[in-house]
Amino acid sequence: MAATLITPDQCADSIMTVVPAVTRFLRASIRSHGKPHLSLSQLRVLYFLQRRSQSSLSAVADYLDVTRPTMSAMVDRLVQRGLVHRSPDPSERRRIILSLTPEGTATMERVYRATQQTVADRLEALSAAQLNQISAGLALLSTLFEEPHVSALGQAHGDTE
Amino acid sequence: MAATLITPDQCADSIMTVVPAVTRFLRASIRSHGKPHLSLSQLRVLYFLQRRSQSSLSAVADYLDVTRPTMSAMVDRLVQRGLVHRSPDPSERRRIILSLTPEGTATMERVYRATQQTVADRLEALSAAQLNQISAGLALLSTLFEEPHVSALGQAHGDTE
DNA sequence: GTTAGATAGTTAGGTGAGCTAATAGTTAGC
DNA sequence: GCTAACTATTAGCTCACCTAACTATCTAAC
Repeated sequence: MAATLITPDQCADSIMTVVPAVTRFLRASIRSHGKPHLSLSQLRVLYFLQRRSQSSLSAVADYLDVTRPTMSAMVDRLVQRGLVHRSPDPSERRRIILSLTPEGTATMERVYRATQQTVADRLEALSAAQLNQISAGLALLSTLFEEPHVSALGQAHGDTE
Repeated sequence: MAATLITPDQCADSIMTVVPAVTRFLRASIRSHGKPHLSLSQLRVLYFLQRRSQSSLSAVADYLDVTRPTMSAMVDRLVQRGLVHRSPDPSERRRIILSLTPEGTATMERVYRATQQTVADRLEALSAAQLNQISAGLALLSTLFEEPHVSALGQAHGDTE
């Protein structure tokens, strides 16, 4: 409708404005739903671990694009809360294997679904065409800005094809 | 075309995946361009102050959707770096007036433009139609997830020259 | 006018995400 | 066997967030 000609600069401008706003919304949603408060980053770690269980710390760090020390500290907190389990890898003894505890799985699913629902509630107001418009835009952004190896997360929402 | 039927849940899923990825990209871009390193949040504060100069601390906090103590600490850092100036409001003596210093304006514009350019570079690969698709999606997200008062930032991308 | 309530900003104290640099242990290459 | 590369951790830092509590100021009500 208002789709006049857009320059990359203007589009970049929009990205820089909208993305932080949505980030704040996501953070607030997660906070309001988690009884043991999860951060957005923690949720992403748990979400990743659910589908790539037995990952090494480095693998998770690479996927989420943070340094290993950062991930090490994050895992510390998650282990301390009983959501993640660290175990040694027998074949590679410098590596650790990360996996979700049952509680970690439950917490992750609960918070993820609740957050997803909060976001979906906002989207309810839209028409199917508008939903598709958002979805198409996000898909493009995904190809442009996601780290290549992160695409597994991006693909993961499409098992209903 | 590839726009099959999308459920709100799937769309929410995409949002939760893509938005953090783009956030990371923005953060990395800003970091790489600022000589005095600015954070994404700091850039947003400076960006806002440029077009709403003489704002009070609360006004900025409300716009960026953070608490006053958080904004107070952020302003502390920006003042310490000589980018922002705190002055008393003569008519309301409990209020402070925030404004960019010349250096603050210069730093903001440099970092903002460089970041915008980095983002725009990625967007160059797209067709006009794809650009419009992203733009349209972002516009919708903006109406859904931005705080009402923040819309001024969203409108603001067309005033250079 | 004084007193009660709201409002603006700060301070104190905490959690968590992020970084770099340096370290210990492990594996692999030569 | 020695070195080089890799995995994870520790230490030390900055910054973005939060809540609770405090000061100062303004407003309104009595």
